This record gives sequence, C-alpha cells and structure tokens, in this order.
Amino acid sequence: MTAQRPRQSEPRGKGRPRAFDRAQALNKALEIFWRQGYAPASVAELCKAMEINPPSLYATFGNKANLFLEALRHYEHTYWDAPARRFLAEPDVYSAVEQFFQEAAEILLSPETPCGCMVVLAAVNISEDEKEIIATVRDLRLATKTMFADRFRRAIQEGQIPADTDVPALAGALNTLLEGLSLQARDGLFQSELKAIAAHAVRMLPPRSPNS
Amino acid sequence: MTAQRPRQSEPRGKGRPRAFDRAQALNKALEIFWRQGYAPASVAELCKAMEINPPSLYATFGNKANLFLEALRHYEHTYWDAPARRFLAEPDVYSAVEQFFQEAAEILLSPETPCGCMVVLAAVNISEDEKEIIATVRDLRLATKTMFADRFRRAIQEGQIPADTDVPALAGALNTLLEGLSLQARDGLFQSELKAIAAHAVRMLPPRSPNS
DNA sequence: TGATTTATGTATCGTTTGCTATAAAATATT
DNA sequence: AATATTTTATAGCAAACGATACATAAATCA
Repeated sequence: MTAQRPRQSEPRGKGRPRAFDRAQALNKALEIFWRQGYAPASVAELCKAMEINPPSLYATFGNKANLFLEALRHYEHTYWDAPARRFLAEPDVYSAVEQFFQEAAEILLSPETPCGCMVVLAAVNISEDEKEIIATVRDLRLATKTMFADRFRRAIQEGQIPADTDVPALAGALNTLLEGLSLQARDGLFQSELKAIAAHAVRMLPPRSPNS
Repeated sequence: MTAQRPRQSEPRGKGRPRAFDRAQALNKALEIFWRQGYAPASVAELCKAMEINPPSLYATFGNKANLFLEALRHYEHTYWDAPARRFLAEPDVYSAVEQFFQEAAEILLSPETPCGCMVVLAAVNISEDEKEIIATVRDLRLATKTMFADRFRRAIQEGQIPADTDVPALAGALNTLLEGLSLQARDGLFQSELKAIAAHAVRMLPPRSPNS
C-alpha cells in the first residue's frame, strides 16, 4: 500500500524495493535495546519502533539476536570510537584518563538516551544459551580494559608512571569504575554527580614519576 | 504422596502440614535468582530447584516477584550485614575501606555462587512495570553509598581525612567501583584479579591528614 | 507483455511464560 | 467418626514470546 520511495539510494536490486530505510530502522532498534536491554525488548515493540512488520525485520536482519548484534556494533562505533581515539592520542596519561572519563559521563547520560552503556547493561540478565551475545558484549568490555592497559604500558615507557606499576590491576580498576558508571547512570544520578565520580578515576593512577 | 515430616519444627497449624522446609526452599530460589537474574529465572525452573510444585510456591510466597524480594532480603542480610558492621566498626577509615573491598571481592566470587552481587546484577534487564523490584534494588544500592558517606563524614570529624573532602563524590566513586566489581566477577575474572582491583579502592581516598 | 524476483501486510504458528482451578491427601478439632 | 482446614499433585489456563506461511504488491528482466 504505502510504498514510499526508499529514502536512501542503494545499488538497487531486482525485486520490489524496500519501503523503509535500513539504517534508520537499525537506529530505532538500537534505541529500544539501549533503553530496555536485550530480553525485555520484544520483537513486537521493536517492530513498532522501526515502523515495519515482523517479516521485514526477519528478512532484513535475520532474527532478534542478529539485530541486537548489529545494533550493538553500530552503537560502539557511533559513540565510543572517537573518545577512544582521543584517549590514545592525548600525550599525557593523566590528562587522557581525565578526559576520557568526563566524555564517558557525558555519553552515559546523553539527553536522548540517558541510560548507561549498552555494552555494559543490555545483556546482563540474558538466557545462558544466547552464547554469541554473551561472548560479544564480554569481548567488547575486555577490549576497553586492554585499551587502558596498552596506554599504561606506553606511559611507563615514556616515564610518566613508575615502571613497577601493576598495569593489569590498574587497567582493571579503571575498567571497573567505568562499567560501574553505567549502573549509576541507570540509577538516576545527575550528570554533575556522574562527572564528580568520574573525576576520581585519575586518583587511582600512581603519583606522577619524579623524572617527568 | 511423599509426605515427609517437616524438617523444621514450627508452631504447627491446623491443616495438612507443609512437606518442605520454607527456609531451605527460599535458599534454593535465592541461588537461582543470584545466578540468572530475575527475568530469566522461570517459575518452572525455580520450582524444580525448590523441589515443589507451582501451587506450593504461590501459596507460600505469593508470586514470583515476592519470592524474589524475599530472597533478595535474605541475601542482603546473609552476606552483607557482617561486612558492613565491620566496616563501620574499624576505627581507621583507610583500613576500613581496604578490608571492606577485600571482603567484597571474596563474596562476589564465593565458590558456591561466583556470580557477583545479586543486588547489583539480578534486576538490570527487567520489565519497566516491575516497579517494586526496581525500587528495592535501587534503594539497597543507595544504602551502600550512604554507608560510605556516613563513614567519611565521621572520618572528617575525627581528623583522618581533610575537611574539604567531597564526601558525596567520594562515596559515589567507591560505590561505583564496588558495583563494577560485580560485573567483573560475572565476566569471569579470577579472585586474585578481583582483589588486585579492589585494592585500588583506597587510592581514591584523599591523602591522610597530617595531624592524624 | 509476461516471467521473475523481492518486499509487504495479515494472520497465525508452536512454545514458553506466570499463574490457578480442581480434587485428593493429611492433619487438627469436635 | 465426622468435620474443618490446609497442602499436595495434576493438569491446564490466557497471554506473550520469537518466528513464519501465505497471498499480494511492486520492482527488474526478457
């Protein structure tokens, strides 16, 4: 019936053209999953938000789990790629940590979706047989810890922090605080409170090396 | 059929005596909720673990939500009352924080149920209309932050930390790290790693006051 | 134009969910 | 022994879940 022109020009295949914009629908799904998490977001509700019917969802994204995984990847790139790049680019490790945690506090309580990090919160209470989702969010969380660790090893080489710094533990502690921030965001803290907490991240670093 | 004697002598009412031990069944339910969270724990699975049938569950505990709330209270008292008491009893605030976070790391990865804190993790992805559960876990998490804050105000009065310490932010930061530890526990960290992270909590405290 | 291909809306599928109606069993009371 | 009260096990409820069968609509290709 209402067969609108596709809003986005694509390679154009043979059969009947898609009546909705794929990227736009994915963004709507992302928002639902972000706010509610994987399990409570029903396919019916997703379809309503995406303004499509179940057959379109399944033809385009495979199934609910695949839709979630694609939304998750899109979320990660959209919101966290740039802060991560800036974290690695900042020469001073103390400034890098301070900056990153302030940016994180802003993302976690961004006005549109003030509900913490999707990677941290969306798949906590999930059926044990959703193995791919569990592994994916776990790996993404691990990647952040690795990013911290790599940065601290560089800081040691550059003499910014002591050589005997327990890098895995420090990276783990920062990652723990970062993930905890998502729970605070979900619990309704104001952004000012979240930022005041985030400012404590840099305190866990060892004192600046004397020769730097 | 298998009508065993109740394992626990109670006031003994009029009708047919209960064939199972209420506290024992509650503990089994607690374990299921702890491992899986509220939503993924189906009534069928709960019944199987509790070794009772649905009518017994509903007659004894009301419904799934009430069973969860009772299990949650039982969990809180069983595992966290004593550490909280010791935290408040320890005279030195630095030692108090160190001790508490080491104990927390032990509880979160206790051999029987190595799955983080039930208050933090069991009701993250939950339907929005489970208002009582959401409010209860939120209040319990808030209570821990308040415990931290009260302790730090006392530490200021006793001259252990500077008077200009931002108590709400510091208490919030410790609470954030503590809640983050549950996510780490769920992600499969070893207890040694968790304890190394927990040891970083005390670093967020301001340096010891000179006159103390 | 006719054949082919893909997307769409409707209307449902089988399963699982939390929960309960019912009748029999087991106790106390009279 | 008869009655009242409570718990038990079986069996199944209505609703929601993720996912699809089907016929129709809209495009390309021959």
